[in-house]
Amino acid sequence: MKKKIFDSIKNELKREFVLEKPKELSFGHYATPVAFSLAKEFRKSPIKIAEELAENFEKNSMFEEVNALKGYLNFKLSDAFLDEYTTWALAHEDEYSKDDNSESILLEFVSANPTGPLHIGHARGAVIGDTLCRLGRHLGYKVDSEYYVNDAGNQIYLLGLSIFLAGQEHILKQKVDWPDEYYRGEYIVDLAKRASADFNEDIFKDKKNIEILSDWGKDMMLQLIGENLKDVGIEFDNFVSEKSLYGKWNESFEKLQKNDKTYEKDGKIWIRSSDFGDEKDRVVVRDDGRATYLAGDIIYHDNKYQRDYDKYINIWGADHHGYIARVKAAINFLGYDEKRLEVILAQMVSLLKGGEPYKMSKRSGNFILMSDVVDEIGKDALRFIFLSKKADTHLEFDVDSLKKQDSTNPIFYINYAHARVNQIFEKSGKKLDDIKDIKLDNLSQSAKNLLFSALLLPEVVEDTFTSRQVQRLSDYLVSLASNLHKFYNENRVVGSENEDKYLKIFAMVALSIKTGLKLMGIEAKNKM
RNA sequence: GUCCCGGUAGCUCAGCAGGAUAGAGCACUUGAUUCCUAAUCAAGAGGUCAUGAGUUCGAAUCUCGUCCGGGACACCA
Repeated sequence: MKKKIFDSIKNELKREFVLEKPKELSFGHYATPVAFSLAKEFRKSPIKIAEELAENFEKNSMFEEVNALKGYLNFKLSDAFLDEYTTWALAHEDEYSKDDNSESILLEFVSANPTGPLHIGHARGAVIGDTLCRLGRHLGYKVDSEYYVNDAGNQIYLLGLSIFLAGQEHILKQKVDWPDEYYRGEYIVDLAKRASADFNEDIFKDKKNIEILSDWGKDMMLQLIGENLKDVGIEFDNFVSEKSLYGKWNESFEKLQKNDKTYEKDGKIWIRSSDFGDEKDRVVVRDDGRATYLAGDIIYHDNKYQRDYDKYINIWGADHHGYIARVKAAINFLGYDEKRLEVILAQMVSLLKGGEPYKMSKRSGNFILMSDVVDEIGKDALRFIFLSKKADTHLEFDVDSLKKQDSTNPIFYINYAHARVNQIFEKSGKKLDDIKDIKLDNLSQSAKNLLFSALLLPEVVEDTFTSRQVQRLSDYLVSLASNLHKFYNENRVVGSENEDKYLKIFAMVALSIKTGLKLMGIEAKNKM
């Protein structure tokens, strides 16, 4: 809708301008401050310029009114235009708010170590990533979602060791000297029990079996993580194993070497990341020949760029921010355009329960499981809370307050609006087909405002995705629901002379809510 | 010490490619059910937009400094 309007105005003004929302809807549906920027050029007051522009603006059927106010040029859309668009949308539910972008995007997110279940911090990146994926696809982008599995390195050994020791303690009933670093938490004991059943308890007798337990434990954890994700409606297109890429190290290394971006010192191989914005050079191969984590990421990004997407988006935890510079440096050194990689950092999540702060630490086993929170407040509320705040602010919320299934829970409020529309249709005994071709004319101001707010979904979706600001969609849905509730309270629908018109507007509101929620991974409810 | 994110109503947060009178939800006060679900709505109260300066027609928004909070600064992943 906005695009059409933009083009139409541009056609008339014949110059660049900014199209925005007026402060108040009563001014108009859209507005432009273009007169302010013209003031200098024409050496006239913006107020005068706006008046002249408004006067000379050639009307078409799209606009009911074009007026000037305090230097702004305001546009009011006509009933006929809104009606035409609504009729089309209701008849083409599947196409509504879609777009035809064609860029390909590789979206990597979660990528949590397969050494334990997902905790609440992972959930934020997971939900945001999944939603961007849904939004992108809706807008026509070719989005592939990917999970990078860190299945090599010390943490996998530690997982095996932890299971091994837990087996000695809980199955073999031996006294165990726990090292400084190991994975705590009940799930390790559960894994030991499971291992004792899958293999047998002898596996805990020989240290040589730690490696077997590492590999087995990693697979079990991946499976568990997959279930955790599925429980909040997330499925990945690809899982890429760090270990499986190690064979390609020589290939990536040769590229770096050819560009003279590595060197040897103290028996180690370093990458010249300080040449490209990093604080200092980094070790990629240790003196004992083992690759570092960064080496793994270099191979992985080489692999990503070989697959040739137009854009790469990584969603990382905020604790990875120092890592961006070195990965971008490596990408550049490999001969690729590092600007095609965009990193979104998801800030910390602090969880409260009854006002008491929780502290999370994966190592200690003292973290809050995502699945526990899902059990408490449900997947929809969890998704909504993460989607209602922008990614780069620290988020604090109290589990207890989200447990409530009442008006303090915004997802409830939105669903109620959707259910309300459904309810009214039932009461009226009419179906969508009965009213979708009704002509919307002579609408009251409030009816027109409601319809207009419902029709904003496409531009909100577009804006939400391109800005990667997921909270814009949820904010919009709350305000749309609010508009519906308000209208409902002020106007009788069933049995009124405007029944059919109002039903059509309500159907449009419901369609926008349903579509918006779906993009957030939430199913709209028809009954509360 | 360096880097990243933040500081807006009592609380949780929007707004920030400069623009019209700074918003929402929660909490608080008051009111609205003979009538489509009151799981809702309306009204009220609540602000030196951390702070100082700069940029200009115009700053919560951009620039610089200061203060406060959180995080990161591995040959761990």
